[in-house]
Amino acid sequence: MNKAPEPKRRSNLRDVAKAAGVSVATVSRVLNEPTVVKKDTLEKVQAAIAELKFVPSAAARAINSGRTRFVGALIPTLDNAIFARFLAALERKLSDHQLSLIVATTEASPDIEAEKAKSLLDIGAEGLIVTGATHSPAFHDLIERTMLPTIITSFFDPENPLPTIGYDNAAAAQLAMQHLADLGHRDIAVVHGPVQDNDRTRARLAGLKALPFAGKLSTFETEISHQGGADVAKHIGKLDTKPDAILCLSDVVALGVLLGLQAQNIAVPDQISMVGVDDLPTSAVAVPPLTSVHLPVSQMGERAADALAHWITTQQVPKSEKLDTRLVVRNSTRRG
Amino acid sequence: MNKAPEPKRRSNLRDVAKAAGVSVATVSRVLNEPTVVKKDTLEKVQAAIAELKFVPSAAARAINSGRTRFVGALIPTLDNAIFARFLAALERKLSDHQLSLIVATTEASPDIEAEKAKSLLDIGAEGLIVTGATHSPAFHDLIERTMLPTIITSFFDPENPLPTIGYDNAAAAQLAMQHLADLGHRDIAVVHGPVQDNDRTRARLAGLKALPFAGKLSTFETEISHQGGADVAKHIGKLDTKPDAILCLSDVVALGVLLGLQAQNIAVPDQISMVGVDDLPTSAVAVPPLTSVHLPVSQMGERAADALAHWITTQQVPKSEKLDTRLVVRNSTRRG
DNA sequence: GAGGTTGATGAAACTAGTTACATATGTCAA
DNA sequence: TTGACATATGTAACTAGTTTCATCAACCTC
Repeated sequence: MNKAPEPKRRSNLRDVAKAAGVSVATVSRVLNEPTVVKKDTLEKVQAAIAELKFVPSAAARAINSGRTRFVGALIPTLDNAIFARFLAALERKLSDHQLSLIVATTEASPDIEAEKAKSLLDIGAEGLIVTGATHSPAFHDLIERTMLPTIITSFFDPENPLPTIGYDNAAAAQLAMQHLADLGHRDIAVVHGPVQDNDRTRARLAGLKALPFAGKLSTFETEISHQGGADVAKHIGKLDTKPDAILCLSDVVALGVLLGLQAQNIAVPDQISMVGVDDLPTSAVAVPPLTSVHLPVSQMGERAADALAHWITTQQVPKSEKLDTRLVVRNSTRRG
Repeated sequence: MNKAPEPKRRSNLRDVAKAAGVSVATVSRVLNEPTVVKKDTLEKVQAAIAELKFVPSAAARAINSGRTRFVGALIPTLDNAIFARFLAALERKLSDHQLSLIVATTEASPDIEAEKAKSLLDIGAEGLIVTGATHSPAFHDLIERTMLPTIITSFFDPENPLPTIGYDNAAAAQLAMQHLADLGHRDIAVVHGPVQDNDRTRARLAGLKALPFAGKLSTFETEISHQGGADVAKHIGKLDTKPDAILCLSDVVALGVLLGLQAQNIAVPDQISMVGVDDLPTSAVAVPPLTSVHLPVSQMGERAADALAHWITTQQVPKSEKLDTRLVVRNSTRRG
């Protein structure tokens, strides 16, 4: 009637086996293929498991199967709804493949990215989802050494040694630009996030510059946040000759610009037309509703999840996938 | 000169030991306490490690140390910036404790939460951060059986068997309400997210009802999104007698309401005063800038990370912590 | 030169599971 | 009654690391 002298240690398979009067193999069978165990043995073992509050060790499982059942996603920030939407879809689809997702934010720094990738690997990630194709040498080295299944998203490039699942950023930006040009706008301001270490933004800007356009094109770099957009709007509002259209390479920035213009009583689209890129749900609610280029981030999350899961289970490198973007015209633009 | 016949298998400690002509113990030492190894042995082993592209198995490590070095966070959604901000702080601070974070979203469903908690445990999470104090029986059962360190956030309740690190939701809502009452508003509409399975919202509503208030109080439940807020605004705009103030229990909803009112040319604060709860950065950029009750979510993330890390390492259950909220007055309210 | 201490390394046990193989029953047909 | 086979279970090897303890050489001291 004296209680157990060791109140701390977690019980293991051997403890359960002893308590149930069976071998460890039988306990393992109860856990993994209960159908092959005789009914009363099964019950005996299950009773012992309950009694000892036995919870199998994930690590010991993993060491045998070689599988940890989780992958990592490296994204610049959680503070932009576009990534939240991507992650939601990614996580949902991964769980169909019995994979969990570790989210690590890189603050858009390649060094932090490499560091976090390392620590994801250290704790046993079976694969990685990363944003964009530009990474630090340390990162590439790590991926190459470990041959870790790694998929690049938000960026399509069939030439990349790693599979890319994303859209054509240059084309997406061009879609927005062409719309403004078609409406007759000839003085366009482009507002974008940091170019440093961001190949998506760079690709979008390059796309714009590659487009034949007979007019004035000015660019403004700012932080990707509503505040960042509002700051640029304030600056633009003070300009002697204001642009007749503003193209924002991110909807978050566009919303900020919109609010910033509104605070100065500059009417959109009457005085200035506006287009964004991302097509966040909020853009449809903005006043006026924001015309934007839709990026299929939910679909991207799903395709990336499937591709990564497939890669992990079959060891076959998946193909790159190009997802379509399209312009969603609302009421923030008008003929200029 | 013939290349290795087995191109697949990952090399392990024994392979490295053999290649370097040392024992496995020495290789292990090179990995964990390189200072005790003689210099040329060290170099020999490191060369072998590089040669074989050896990456230690996380699972094998974990099985010995009993540590997986990651914890899980269960949050309702990534689609609300308030959680993104919390997670950013949580992740940052956890990494100071050498802990990684797995984010799992529950879609505000206790069943999904219990399921995800189970799978986090299955893959070896050392601790859990959850949102709110209300959970499914399956969840409580799991936590109790495994004695997994689990911290409740966004909710302060010193009586809870699990430690809570959060704020007083009732008081936060009262802060907003009192502000409106002090300004002389007597017809207040309260807009809030789903009450079902959300004890934070329920606590806030209960706080409002507990406040002595001589006036009319109506409530509107909607989805927590800009769209959800805009929907309610449209409804309110059609009312014959409109409220003279709107209190939103979440800033995301408040922003949506603000946009929705603006779309109907209802002026804030001239026709209707508005207050929110959360104090998101965007609220300061809104037009007009939104008065809101600040919730210290970044601080909450940090305190939760510290508490959980401490719990895991010392096995001592941390104390609950109450964090302060405060009203941030901007320009969306005026004397009614 | 014997004894003590330190430094470097190895052998083997240990972590907690899974699994290949062996063994012991039981059932059934020839 | 015996061989064939299925069913249920146990033994022991295996996964990939860490860690304890033992060994051995080198150096210092008396």
